[in-house]
Amino acid sequence: MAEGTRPTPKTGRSLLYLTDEQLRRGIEAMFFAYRGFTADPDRILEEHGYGRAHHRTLHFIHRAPGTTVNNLLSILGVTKQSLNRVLRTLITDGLVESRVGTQDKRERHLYLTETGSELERQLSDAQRERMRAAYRAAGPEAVAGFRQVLEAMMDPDIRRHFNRLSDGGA
Amino acid sequence: MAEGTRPTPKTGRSLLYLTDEQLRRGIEAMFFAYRGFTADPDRILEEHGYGRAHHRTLHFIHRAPGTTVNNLLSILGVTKQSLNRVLRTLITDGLVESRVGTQDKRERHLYLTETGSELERQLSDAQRERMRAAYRAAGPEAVAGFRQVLEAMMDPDIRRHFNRLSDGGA
DNA sequence: AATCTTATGTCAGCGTTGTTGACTTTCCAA
DNA sequence: TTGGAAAGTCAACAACGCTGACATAAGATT
Repeated sequence: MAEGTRPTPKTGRSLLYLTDEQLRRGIEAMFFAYRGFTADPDRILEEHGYGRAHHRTLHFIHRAPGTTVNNLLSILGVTKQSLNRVLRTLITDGLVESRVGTQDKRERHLYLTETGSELERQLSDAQRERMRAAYRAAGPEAVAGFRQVLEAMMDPDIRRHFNRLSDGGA
Repeated sequence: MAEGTRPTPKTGRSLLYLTDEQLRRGIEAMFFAYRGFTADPDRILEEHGYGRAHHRTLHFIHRAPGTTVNNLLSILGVTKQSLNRVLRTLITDGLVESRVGTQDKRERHLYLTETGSELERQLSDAQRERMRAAYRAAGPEAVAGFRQVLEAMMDPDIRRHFNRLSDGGA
């Protein structure tokens, strides 16, 4: 893992796409693309005095209405204190509603209000538009490859989450 | 841009990959994959008391030794105050060397020291390993698509940066 | 020579968002 | 009834963005 520069691979089949140089390009592409990916929502969030954490929270509550705080925690991968701060402002501002669980009254089930749905839609419209343009420019086969590489890059636990979410929403 | 749910496209050719649902999956994939993408370097950085900003700085100085502060600023897209804070700690800790320009003495040219190169290598080895595994799992064609979509997702200015960097390092 | 501009560095202060630690309340379940 | 899980809160801190203000050096222009 630290043997320095890797020359042209010795394998028969072309493994050019696995050279350090190609990998470095992929890394930089990921870095720059993520900036574009978040740029549009960031602008909208700024107008409302919110940050990316608020966006993520709205997104996943929209995705799974009625989800519990604990569930949200494991998806977002942050501490409850961190999530709670964001969640509190969203509840105070009337974008998210927290309902005590009927079966387990310790749990809080989270829902977007009208206002919350409105902002979520604004944010996801902007982000989807960027994604749509990229998808259209690259074409369906590129998109399939894009998805495959991204999925392979996730941590296994997260990949399970991801696939569970994808199945649920299909 | 706010017309609600988008049903099956009416076009003859399959544009299934452009449905809101597919786009949402792409968005979530991007989010989760970026977490994986940064996870390994983050662990290493933590041991040294550094953060992602330090990683990015080391990366781009490694990429373009002798680069100026201003150039770095435009690549990283942060303010000089923000970069300066990071750069100062790296210089103080002996990972980066700052040399006054020979032609234009206002400029500072930045270089990695031995120690700086060592950490940079550690970080990029870890990140490349993750990227390599993902590339290998997905295959060359998927990788090509991955790169195409990422590039299309960047802001145009950034894309120019990216292509300039890629050309220089080829 | 005087002035404008550019490149850089620095200080102070602030905001978002992550962290740990400690503590409380509620309430299911053994 | 007691243990522990779920949720919430308070305090403190760190990383890393930001703005504004100011200083210095030096190239560029008038």
